[in-house]
Amino acid sequence: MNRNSSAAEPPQGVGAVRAGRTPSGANPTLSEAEIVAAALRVVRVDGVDKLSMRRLSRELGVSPMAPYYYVADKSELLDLVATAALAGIRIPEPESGPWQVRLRALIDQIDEKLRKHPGLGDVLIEQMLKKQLTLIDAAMEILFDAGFSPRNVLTAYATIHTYLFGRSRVVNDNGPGPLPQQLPKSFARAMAHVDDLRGKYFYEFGIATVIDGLEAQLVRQQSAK
Amino acid sequence: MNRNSSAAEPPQGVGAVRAGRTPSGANPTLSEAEIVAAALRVVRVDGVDKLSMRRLSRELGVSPMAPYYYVADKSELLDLVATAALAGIRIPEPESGPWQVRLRALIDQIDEKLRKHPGLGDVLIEQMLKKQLTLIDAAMEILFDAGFSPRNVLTAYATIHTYLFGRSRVVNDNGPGPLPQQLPKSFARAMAHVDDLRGKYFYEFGIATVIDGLEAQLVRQQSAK
DNA sequence: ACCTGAACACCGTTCAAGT
DNA sequence: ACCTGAACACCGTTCAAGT
Repeated sequence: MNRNSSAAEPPQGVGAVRAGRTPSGANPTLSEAEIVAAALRVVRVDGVDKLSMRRLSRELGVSPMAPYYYVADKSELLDLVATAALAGIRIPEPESGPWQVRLRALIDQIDEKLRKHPGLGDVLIEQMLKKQLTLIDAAMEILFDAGFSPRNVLTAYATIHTYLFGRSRVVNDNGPGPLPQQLPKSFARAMAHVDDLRGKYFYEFGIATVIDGLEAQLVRQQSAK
Repeated sequence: MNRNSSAAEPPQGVGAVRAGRTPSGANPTLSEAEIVAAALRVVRVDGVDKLSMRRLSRELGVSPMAPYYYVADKSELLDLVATAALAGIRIPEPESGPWQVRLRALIDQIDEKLRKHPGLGDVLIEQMLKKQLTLIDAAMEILFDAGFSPRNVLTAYATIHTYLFGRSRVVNDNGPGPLPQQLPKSFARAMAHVDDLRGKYFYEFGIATVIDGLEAQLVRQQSAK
């Protein structure tokens, strides 16, 4: 129904160029980089849940199976997308401040990427201990510096991870919506501030809750020893 | 390939029973209750992501469109499933203790239901402010009692909600897995305790982090006024 | 080496039809 | 009133084939 995307037509008859790049801008062959770029485009515009192998192939102007030459399956594609989306995050230097500050600096950057890539949290929350090891390691190093025991470093990281990547799913697009019947009392009182959930206030509150909570666990750990 | 499920064959020729229930156990007609029960069976055994309208119809031994006579679409089915799965939660009495204790009592019950219904957190995390109003209201009332401002009641609830329903997705089934290359330093140190993530320790730590963190926000709120 | 095309086993859902 | 059957527009993926 829609027009085809503005990408070039399947570039097979442009000339007798055997391999490599064409003189013009048209792509003679795909590449992993192009595939990831196209996937990221879809994710940024329509969100991860709209990214399908078939949609990706349309975006690239190739047949549905073409991307499979470069990626084994969809889950590998999502791994590549996640890695690309999280690229450019700078790990705070150890001297840049106390652990709480360094942790926030790291979390803030991740959250920024998540905002730009709707639904990405969903991808990242599951794979957790399999991918993005460098990033996770950086967070864990901060927690070690804070004084957490190895066991609590893992658990504390999992707590952060759960909150950070789950956050994006809460109260996303769905507008106010026709709320049914008359609302329960406390619910109605609180709901006067729904708009706060979309903005920075909820973010600040939530992250502060987690970090302050972690501080409390650190104190408990030390007074238990 | 598989055998058909052990449910009765499509019960059309059992007798000339016009309507209502048959003398035997076979169902002459469907009902919302039966549909929800079948859906819950699928969820408990295989998880929410295996629950499809078609799988549900197979489970019931009817044609794929039959359930649509009782539920408008899949999202309505999921709402019914979520409500049924959360049934039986007892809201702690106001006199049963301080807010932290009452909140935990509520959260513990919800988490128990979530454990029995894999993937249900995913359903609940999105609908948040549209369904389960009574449960949400109960949580919010506790937060009001604690002394949170209306705005912070909503934000605090959202923080709990995010963590509680996101928790189930982290480190679920995927076994140890063939971890690649050699691991980064802090990561490797912490990973010696992976097994803790599946057990009660992670739950205790995480919930304590959130509640202690909320306490800290309450103090901040009061000292800011 | 790189891509296409047909096919399979799935989805959710609409719509007309059967009893 | 309650259910079926065919059909449509989607998925991910396998497998054989084309250049």
